Amino acid sequence: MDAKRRGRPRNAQVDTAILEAARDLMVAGGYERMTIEAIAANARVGKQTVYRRWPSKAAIVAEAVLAGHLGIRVEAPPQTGDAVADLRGWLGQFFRQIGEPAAISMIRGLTAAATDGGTGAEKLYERFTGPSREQMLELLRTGVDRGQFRADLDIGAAADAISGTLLYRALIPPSAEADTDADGFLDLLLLGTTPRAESD
Amino acid sequence: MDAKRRGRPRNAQVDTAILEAARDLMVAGGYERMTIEAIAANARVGKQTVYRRWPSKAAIVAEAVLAGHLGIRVEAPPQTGDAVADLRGWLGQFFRQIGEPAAISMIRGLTAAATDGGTGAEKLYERFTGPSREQMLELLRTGVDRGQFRADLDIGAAADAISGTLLYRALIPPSAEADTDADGFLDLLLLGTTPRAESD
Amino acid sequence: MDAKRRGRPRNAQVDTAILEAARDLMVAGGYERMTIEAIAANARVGKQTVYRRWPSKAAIVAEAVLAGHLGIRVEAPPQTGDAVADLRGWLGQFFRQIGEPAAISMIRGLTAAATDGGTGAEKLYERFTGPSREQMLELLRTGVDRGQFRADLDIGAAADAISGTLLYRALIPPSAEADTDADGFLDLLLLGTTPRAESD
Amino acid sequence: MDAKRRGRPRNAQVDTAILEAARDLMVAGGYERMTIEAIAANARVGKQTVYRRWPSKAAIVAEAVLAGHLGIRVEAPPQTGDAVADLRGWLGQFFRQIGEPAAISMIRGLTAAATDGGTGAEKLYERFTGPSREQMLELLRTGVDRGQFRADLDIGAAADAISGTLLYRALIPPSAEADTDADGFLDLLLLGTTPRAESD
DNA sequence: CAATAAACGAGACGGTACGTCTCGTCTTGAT
DNA sequence: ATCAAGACGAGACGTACCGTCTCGTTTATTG
Repeated sequence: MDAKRRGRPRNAQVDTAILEAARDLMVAGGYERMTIEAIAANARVGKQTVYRRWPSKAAIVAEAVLAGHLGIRVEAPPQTGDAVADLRGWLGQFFRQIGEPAAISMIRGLTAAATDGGTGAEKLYERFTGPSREQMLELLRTGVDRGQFRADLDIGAAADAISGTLLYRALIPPSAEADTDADGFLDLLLLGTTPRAESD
Repeated sequence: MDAKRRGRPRNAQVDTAILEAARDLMVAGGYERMTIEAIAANARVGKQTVYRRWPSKAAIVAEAVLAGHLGIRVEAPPQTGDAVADLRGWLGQFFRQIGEPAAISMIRGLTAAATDGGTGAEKLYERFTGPSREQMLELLRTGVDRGQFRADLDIGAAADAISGTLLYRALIPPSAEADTDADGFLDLLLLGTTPRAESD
Repeated sequence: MDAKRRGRPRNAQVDTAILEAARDLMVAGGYERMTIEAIAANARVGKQTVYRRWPSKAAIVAEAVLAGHLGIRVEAPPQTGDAVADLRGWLGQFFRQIGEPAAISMIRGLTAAATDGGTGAEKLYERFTGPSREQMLELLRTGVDRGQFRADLDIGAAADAISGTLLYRALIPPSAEADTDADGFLDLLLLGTTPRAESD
Repeated sequence: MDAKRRGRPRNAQVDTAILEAARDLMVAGGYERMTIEAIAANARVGKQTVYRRWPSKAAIVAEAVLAGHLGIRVEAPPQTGDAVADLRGWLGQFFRQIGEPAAISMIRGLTAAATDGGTGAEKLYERFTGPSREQMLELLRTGVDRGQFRADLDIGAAADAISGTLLYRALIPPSAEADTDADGFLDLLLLGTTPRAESD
């Protein structure tokens, strides 16, 4: 079966060097300004060595994020049993990261990579957004099961709203007066916009 | 004072030709693959003529959107007095447009333009996202005033959640099983995730 | 007719700069070591500007030779009426040039260009070797007409022998003990190898 | 002394495979277009295996010629005692070979190898051109000794003229109307260009 | 027989150069 | 002053080879 790989084996340190070079350039100048030429040079690696591993800039960025080289850390939600508390903790984690420039560059880069045409978007969704979404759905499902969330809650819609809001907050320029914090969004998410009988 | 402009006057048809060429290329290949060189060639226009009008690809895209050449139409919310109905109508309008490929290309292009570094992001926010947000805030404020929405509603957070969710829905690839529709999102937005006393 | 060329006209100084850069690099390192990248850099010119003018290294070398930038000067034979004297003068001129390093590099470069495959060889022959051969044939024809050369002389064969010998002398490495000088070759050419009745 | 070489011995079939691959590529695309990478691939051999045997493309070509894999066969001149007949036979042999495409490729390749800079030229001259020249000189010397050639003949010049003319005939493109045949050149060589007393 | 050692096919590696594409600017003649 | 055209310096693109360096395997000789 799986015939033994022939030829000189790849050097794993080279992968790391490339991803770290990509991270540095991404943080320094953003996705657009980052070139594969510069990545190779900074990693002290031949260009071919980069192309041998990843087919495009978008793929490198995706890998850099998933390998944790690029700032953001998506921890699985705590799963304490209290879905509301777990959600609060998770959202707080995200909002805190969104405040850091490195994480911002990363998210913008990912978004640029996802929107730069080609089939990159699907790959990125599968590897990055998809899993996050699954974790969110799981958390929401738990909440519904335990009665903390409405039984007729559209958990897909809720997951989209969470992902979308976080993305939006990361993308808008800092100059824009968008003062949403984790608590404001959590409050909206939990209670909705309409008045409640007992909340008056 | 304002001395009559001398020399050959600009040809307004040229503006149109450029924006239409940009639209075609955007729809055909996306923001990344669209080049200023190709825009000029397709519009049968010199490159200088493009640069004389807009400083960057991002600016052309923004103009194309605002001039209505690129699919999406952001009508002001109806303002019937019933904020919930207005919101439903507005969201429905957006979700319907998100189903059309041309509108998708446009939103992706705008997002790419906003994330491609430089100072383009602020400009785009000011010209495109900002005004939309203002309309949303106005609608929400009306709802609060009329008692349809909670008095302590964080309308900034709500506006962000709406913008973000719509953006997210436009960006994720069609292959992803994202089944949110306008009603699902509206339901979440109005009622929140937690159970209500009277809804039991 | 020949409609006026539109757009910015080509800058003739750029042609010169490129050819001079090519000459310098050719003399410095030979045809193989000369790269188009280096030519462009030394001429302080974009690569595209080079490619806009010539399709290949071989073409640049050919042009450099013909434009007189590359050492060798092929003067038309004197045509004094005395074909033997003219031939002696012409051969002497060549043998003298072959002694100079710059001319050697040039001839080797031309030969490399001619042998590097593609259609370059025909072009080079047409523009460089062919005209020289015509001049030689003319000189020989004159000699035959005036009775200085045999009436049944195969002037094509003689022209080939002259060109070939000169080429060979230029190509063989200096270390090789090839001591032919202009007089030795001229003597052979005029008298042949076999003894003559009156020459004893 | 010369201790028996340890380790796995070299496989002589590999040498052959490499030289044959080189020949095929040379004939197919010429010296410039032939790459060591392709030679190794066509010979189904690792690149290192090629480099273990020859230091450069020029060396491979030289070996291919000398090993007889590349078309041309330089037989020693017949030495019948009649120098003129021997010379005629030898030239005829060369001119016949020059008509064959494989021999042409070979000569062009050798010339390219000799002119491609480096120290390859001397090596090639020593191994290929030098010996041929020696054979020619021997033949000419015999002719002088037997009185068939002039006593004051510059045999070095004659050898150069012969080599040069043959080389030139091989290098010029087939399109060029070079109609020299062995007889025309032999006639020129033997009799020279000037009229003879008894030939009038 | 086991150890040693070179050769072998394969292919990764850091580089250089290729020829093409796009950028944003500049320069022409013609409106 | 604007227009279409297109040259210009710059530099990134993705590919092809260079010559070197590992790998695991094979095939001899040596101990």
